[in-house]
Amino acid sequence: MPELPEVETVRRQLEPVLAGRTIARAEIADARLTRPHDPLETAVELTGEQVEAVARRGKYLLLRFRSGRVLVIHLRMTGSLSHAPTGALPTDAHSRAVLSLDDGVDVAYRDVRRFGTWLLLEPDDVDGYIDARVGPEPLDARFTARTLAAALAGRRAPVKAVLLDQRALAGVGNIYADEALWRSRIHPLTPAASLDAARVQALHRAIRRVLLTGIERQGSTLRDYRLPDGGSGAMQREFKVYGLAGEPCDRCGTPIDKLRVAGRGTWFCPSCQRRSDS
DNA sequence: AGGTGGACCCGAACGC
DNA sequence: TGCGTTCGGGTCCACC
Repeated sequence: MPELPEVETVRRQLEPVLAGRTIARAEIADARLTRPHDPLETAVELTGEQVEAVARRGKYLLLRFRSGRVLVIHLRMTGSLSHAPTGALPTDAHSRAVLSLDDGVDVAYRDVRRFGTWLLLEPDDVDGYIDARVGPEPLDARFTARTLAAALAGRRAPVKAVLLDQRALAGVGNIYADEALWRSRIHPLTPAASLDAARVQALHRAIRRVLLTGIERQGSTLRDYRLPDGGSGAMQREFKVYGLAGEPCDRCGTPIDKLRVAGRGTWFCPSCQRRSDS
């Protein structure tokens, strides 16, 4: 379930491993990963590219090459990356690709459910691709309560559905959406446009707070998800509502309730998070 | 045109 | 025990 904090944690761990390195060899074992492009062709194109930086936009991980080309990686739900000296990577039935670097390090991509994608873009295509899919970065200083208000304006959809809309704001997924709504005491089904300025303000603060805490904790690691260095994050210990149906609310003790919003499991406190529009 | 729900995957958890 | 069913989650796409 990598969302912004998880992807940012991956970025921070991979940057020192990849920056300045040249890809000596690329092996892509799963044709789904580069669909509709031929994985062999993508592997050939990657070979010889030198990494300039590892960046992130929303949940997209961007390997920027000196050539100006960019490998756009999306982990979707079960994608993960790891690194180890050549030959030291454990055999893994779910390994989908390996990049061998010129300093004897391998970077492996694993993905149990095979939803993740690798897309190699030419320099001129990068901004268009990203901007068509991803809105403002919530941790950017330019992301103000006013920016959020503009994203919510005119939207009749439940506020949670808008938070999950990557074009409204980038990087929030199911976990951080529920956590931010709990913090700001907003019911997930509240029509987005009906939130008054004070609630938008509270939601703005809550979004930034939960994302920053997530990054501090190196994201959440559920099940067997692992960070590139083999470690795990601790954000799951900070959850106030996500996955906690029946547990007492941290603020008021009322059992956390669960419903379905925008097709997603949605946890909230029925007492603290009242609908304000009805 | 904005909103909604299914498809894509596959392992885990659950039900009988 | 063993089998079948349900669930989840990000994004795209068809449909209302």
